[in-house]
This record gives sequence, structure tokens and C-alpha cells, in this order.
Amino acid sequence: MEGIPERLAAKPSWLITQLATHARRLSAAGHEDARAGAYHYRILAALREFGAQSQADLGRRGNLDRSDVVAALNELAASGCIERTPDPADRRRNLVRLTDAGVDQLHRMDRSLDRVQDELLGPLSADERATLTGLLTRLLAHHRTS
Amino acid sequence: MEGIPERLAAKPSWLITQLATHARRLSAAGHEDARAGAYHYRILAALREFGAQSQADLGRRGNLDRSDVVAALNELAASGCIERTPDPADRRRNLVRLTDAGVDQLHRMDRSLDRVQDELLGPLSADERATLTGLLTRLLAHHRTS
DNA sequence: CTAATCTCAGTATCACTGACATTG
DNA sequence: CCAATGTCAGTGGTACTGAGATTA
Repeated sequence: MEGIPERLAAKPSWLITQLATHARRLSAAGHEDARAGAYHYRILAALREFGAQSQADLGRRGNLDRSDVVAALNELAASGCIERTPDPADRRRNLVRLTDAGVDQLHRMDRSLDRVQDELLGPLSADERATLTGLLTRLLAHHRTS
Repeated sequence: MEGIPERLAAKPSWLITQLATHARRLSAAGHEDARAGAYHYRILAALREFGAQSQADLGRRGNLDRSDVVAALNELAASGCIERTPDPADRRRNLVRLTDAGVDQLHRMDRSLDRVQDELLGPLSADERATLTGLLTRLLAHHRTS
């Protein structure tokens, strides 16, 4: 009796959303840590690569809504991963800075997520993984600019 | 200043979850109808292809939790898309049947979702779309059985 | 005056958990 | 007794909206 309805199986949007669910489950199983959701990782990654910056920039780079940035930063600050200081050059902004604890946390999540990629891509060869990543990257770029 | 952090861009799990968000946005823009979420479509599709069946079967085929099946069926029944009757052969079960209105609703959503696929896969050629669908299908099959 | 930033409160969808009563 | 089914109440993560206050 195992059978996915054809209408679903034939729709890439369905395949993608289902796989996204599996990806999130694997990621969640990876950390088991509160304050270690996807929002937190995106913020830590943007801070690591682009240095101290405003919350608005963090949102743009990690594709997060401003209000979600606020909540995630509150939690990251509570666990000592980041520090917020008013930007003297533009007093509307907070300058968000990564602490040493934040770098550690980022590296822990990175290792965990590397294992997730391997489980997620399970049966695919290295070539197929590259092909898939390339196609997905093109699609995402298309939707981010349009 | 437009740049996605490399750590994110290199992770297929990130690409997939981001694309899933775009897919859901396109789908939501497509129908504008309450009682027309993804859960409803999955249920209608399973009913159309496998005929009248129990709620548990609907959940297995559409990959839905039983409790979510209950809620979605309540809404589908309220809009006249399905009918629930006790199964005389097994009185634990409800036999769920698609109505004419349900068939209409399924076709409406189908047309809308076909357009969504086209927007979602935007820049890809027909060959590339087939490649992508094939890879995603293999991945999903792997995770559904493991 | 307009626009950007930060914050807060609230909403919606999807996915899941735990419990319970009924029936096989 | 055990397993499956349907129902209900509740949680959590992700994404978004609308509003307000401050500052450029």
C-alpha cells in the first residue's frame, strides 16, 4: 500500500518541502541545544564572515526578518555568544559583535551540520551532489533577485 | 553588500529549506483561499488517486500526522469537499469520500500548483528540471524508507 | 518630511507529542 | 493484553505583519 500520490510525487515544490522537513529534523537531532536553531546559525555565520554589523545587515545577509533577528539575538546574548553595543556612527543601529563563546558555538554547529549534509545527501555520489547543489544554487539566486 | 555567507551557501540543507520557503510563498499566493493549504491538497490528492479510505491511510500516503488529518478533514468537510462515514467493516475507522466539490477544488489547486512549478523552476531547462526532480525523488525515497 | 533601524505583539502554516476512548 | 484508529490539547520552529519610537 506504500505509494505517494502521483500528483504529489510529480511536483518539485512538494519534493523540496518534504526534503526540507527531513533536513530540519536531522539538524534538530544534531544539536539538541536550545539557542541553537537555524536562525542562530545564520546569524553566527554572517557575523563570522562579515564581522561586526547592524541587525538589519544580519537580517539581509541571513535572509531573516528584522523582528526574528531581535528575538534570536536576545537568546544569543543570553548565552554569551554575541554582544550588542550602540553604533556611535549611527545611533539608530546596534553593532553586533561575535564573542569567543559565539565562535565556539558556530564551530560546534558547523561540525554538526556537516554531518547533516552527509546524511541528507545519503545515496548520491559526489558528482550528483555537486549537480544538485549547482541547480539549487541557481534557483535560489533567481528567487532572491526577482 | 549582497552576499550570502559561504557557510550557508555551501550547505544543501540550507538551499533546500530556503527554496521550500519560496515554494510555499508561491503556493500561498496561488490560491488565496482558506481551506486550501498544503495539508488539504495532499489529502485531496490521495483521495482522488486511491479512492475512499481511512484517515490513517490518508496520513500515511500524504505523509501527514493523524492529528493534522483530523483538523484538515474538519475544514474540508466544512467546505463540502469530503464526507466522513463510519466504516461498517471496521468501526474504528472513518471512510473518507471525495465529493464533487472536492474534485473541483483539487483541480483548481492543481492548475494553481502547475503554475507554481513553472515559477519555482524558473531558469532551468527541461533537461535540468528532469535531473533535479530525479535527484530529489531519490533523496526523498531514501529518507522515507530509512 | 522621508526613510531606515530596532523593538514588540500577534498571526499563520507546518510538524509533532502525549493523552484518551473505542474497537479489532 | 496488545495494536490500531480517531480525537483533542498543546508545543515548537519558521516566516511574516503591523505598529511604534528613535534617529539619519
